[in-house]
Amino acid sequence: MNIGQAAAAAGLSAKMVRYYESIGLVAPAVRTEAGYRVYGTEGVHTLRFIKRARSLGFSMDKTSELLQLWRDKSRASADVKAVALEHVAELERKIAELRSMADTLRHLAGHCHGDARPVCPILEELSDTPDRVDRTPPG
Amino acid sequence: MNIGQAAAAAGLSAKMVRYYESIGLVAPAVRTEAGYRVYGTEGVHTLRFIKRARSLGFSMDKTSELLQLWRDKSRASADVKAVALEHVAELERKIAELRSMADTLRHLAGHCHGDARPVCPILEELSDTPDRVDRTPPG
DNA sequence: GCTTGACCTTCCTACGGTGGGAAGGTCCAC
DNA sequence: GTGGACCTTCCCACCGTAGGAAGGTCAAGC
Repeated sequence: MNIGQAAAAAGLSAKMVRYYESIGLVAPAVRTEAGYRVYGTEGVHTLRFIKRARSLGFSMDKTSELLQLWRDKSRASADVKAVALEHVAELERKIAELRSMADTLRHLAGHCHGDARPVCPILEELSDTPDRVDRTPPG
Repeated sequence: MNIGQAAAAAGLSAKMVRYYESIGLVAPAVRTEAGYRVYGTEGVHTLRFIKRARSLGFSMDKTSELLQLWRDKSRASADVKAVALEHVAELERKIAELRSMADTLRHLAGHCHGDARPVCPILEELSDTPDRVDRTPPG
């Protein structure tokens, strides 16, 4: 099985598979005499594992950790769980951040007329100085 | 006002300000004879605008659009609103994606004993083949 | 056998944004 | 005139992925 088929079977591109090998995420593939990488069920299985971990948002580092735990038949499930929950916490942090952005922005948009006139609270919010101490009061 | 002070006043680093100039996001700053960039209230105001837009998660491209709308005194607020709502939609899309990851992962973690034993549904989920047609059924 | 096209190989580039640091110039206070 | 804090440009790194160039290989069809 060549790299293209293996990659397709795992839902990856051949480029990604070569990259994963280059950074040591997966062991170097066996080669044919012509230099072609050869993959078996085992290799595809590993690639699929990586694909899944990446789909769940794990970084390459975390994916590598998970791979090692996966290969270690005497791992403690507590270690896997710890990696997972740490990642969940990070995801939640990012979600909260994006949530805050979206809410702020939607609030501003809600106060924008959205017509042909130039007045716009969104731009005002973006341009207003945070403290108005230095500025002459409007009234 | 030198770049360091201007950057600090806007909540940016000097590096970022130079970068923004290099990609044409802001106009090239006036220079002293010695080549130092000089910023006035106007420039700082613009940098602060950028800082705010970035904080709301706008890409450089979108930030550039917003800047142009900001400078265009005859803009239609509808255009600003459109950019904002488009971004809100993208934020919501990302949030949903992360939400889905977090939920999946937390669900899996909830079924993991998290003790010294190796059995772990998280790793099982990551390694299981999507269709089990090729595999001998377990029973 | 030879051609064609799909695949493979390595190597370089870019992207979005930010940070680090080198090597050198400038400004100001002491 | 010296020290240190600032400035300048330049290159490199990060994280993953994609694109492409230049060349080698394999299998099918004639």
